[in-house]
Amino acid sequence: MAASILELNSEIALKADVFRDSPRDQALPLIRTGKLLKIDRGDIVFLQDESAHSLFIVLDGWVKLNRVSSSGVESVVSILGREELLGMVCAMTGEVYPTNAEAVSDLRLLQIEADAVQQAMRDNAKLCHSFLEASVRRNKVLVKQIEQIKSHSGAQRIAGFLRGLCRVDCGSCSVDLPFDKALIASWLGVKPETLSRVFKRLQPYGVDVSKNHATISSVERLTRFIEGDMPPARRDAPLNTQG
Amino acid sequence: MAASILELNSEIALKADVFRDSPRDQALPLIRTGKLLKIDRGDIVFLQDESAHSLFIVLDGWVKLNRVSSSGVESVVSILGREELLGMVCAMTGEVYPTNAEAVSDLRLLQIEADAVQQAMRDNAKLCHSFLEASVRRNKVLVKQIEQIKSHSGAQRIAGFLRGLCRVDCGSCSVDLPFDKALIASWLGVKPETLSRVFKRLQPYGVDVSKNHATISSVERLTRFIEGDMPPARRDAPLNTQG
DNA sequence: CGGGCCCTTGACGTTAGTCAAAGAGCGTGG
DNA sequence: CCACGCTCTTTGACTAACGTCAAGGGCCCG
Repeated sequence: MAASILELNSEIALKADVFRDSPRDQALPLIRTGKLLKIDRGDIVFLQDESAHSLFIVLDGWVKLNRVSSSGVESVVSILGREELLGMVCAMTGEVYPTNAEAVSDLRLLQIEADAVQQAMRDNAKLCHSFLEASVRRNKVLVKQIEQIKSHSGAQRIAGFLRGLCRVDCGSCSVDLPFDKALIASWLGVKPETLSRVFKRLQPYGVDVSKNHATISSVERLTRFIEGDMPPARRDAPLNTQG
Repeated sequence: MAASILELNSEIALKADVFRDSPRDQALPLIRTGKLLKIDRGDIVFLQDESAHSLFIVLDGWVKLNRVSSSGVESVVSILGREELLGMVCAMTGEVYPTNAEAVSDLRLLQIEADAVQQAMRDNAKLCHSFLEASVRRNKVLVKQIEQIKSHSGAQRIAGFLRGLCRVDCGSCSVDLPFDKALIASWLGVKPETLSRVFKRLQPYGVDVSKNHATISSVERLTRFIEGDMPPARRDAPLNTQG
């Protein structure tokens, strides 16, 4: 049963968040209006404040959403992978994109015109409701992220990121970092140097990161660290005692 | 033309964000199903993770939305005033509230049952679309807030808050702080002590805060500060030289 | 006048950013 | 196969930003 490329892509797209509660026969026609895009690492998908002409579904690869403040500082708002949506909600209502989107790996996207999205929503109240739900979910993610930044230290956020990669709640676990460390740092709102130092500080908690691979010997211990049981970083007792 | 209390409240509610693009005759019946609530300062409107039974519109006063992390640290996600909505999107889709809501002043709220909201949305595609748009707008506010926290220093955020209070883009301006300083600090993600010190550091930029009143002698100068033209805080040259 | 509350101030510690330099991996071309 | 340059990452020393703790100060209200 060799499905066509188009069908394969449609299947991936169907799994996306927005369509989670939409009947398949309503979502699929919309998805089929989409065009396949291949984008190279480093290329821009869209720019902040550009009018939202399309919605994109990530078929493969990673995209970062970032904003550049007036003083030129970049901050990464989120990083999206397979089955996730870009410009989701903006395209629905014909607004401008609130962020830039840049490919951080080679990328395959499904591009769906905003007009088609809006048309589908008008024709179909259920779809509109699904979009609303997706938007609400995204909202929650953002609220949580704000809480994260405000009430956790950099080290805690980094540990939280690692825990999020684990597919288990307890015991040990071994995972690949999904993208390079500079990007992880930027996402978590710290500098690469800090990320590197924190990884080292997590060693006594059973965390070992080398290259793009992390081993967590006890997810519970990591969780305890995140929840604030965190002895201050001691400079007077360096890890490397032979100096 | 002495309108009834109910009518007055409905008029306030109609100005709320969600109804901005809804025809009056669609929004008003929904609003009229609402009940008036009076809440004292310090009381809780709803709790984080509580199932979202109602949507609230602020008629008067201030509510803070906060989250408490597992380690007990509070972070204020936003502060809402007149004509703003609480639990907006959650109630639309029957989820749980992502935050606590606490009255930070005496408060008058209009409470609309989630069932009524959902019923209205089913009956009325246009209303559903309005909610979607409101949710998208809120999304953008959150994204901006994340950018703010990640790429601006505490001092810059505080200055930004002050500028936001000004009703003008240039020239001088005099405003009242809308709530007490501890709450402002918490909203901006800094400690009250830091807020206090930053206010002092802003004096050379023409900002003067005393009690709950602020005078900005030049909004442009303040803007320049926000955008990063910020000499480092000098400890060796205290403002108060007579010590 | 005394107590409580909110805010300010000072001294000090911790956290994270900056700058500079050195490693580590990796593809290319000789 | 190795040297080269490239990029990503790590490390160290230093600094700035912010939090913590503790002690006042002003203000309101009984």
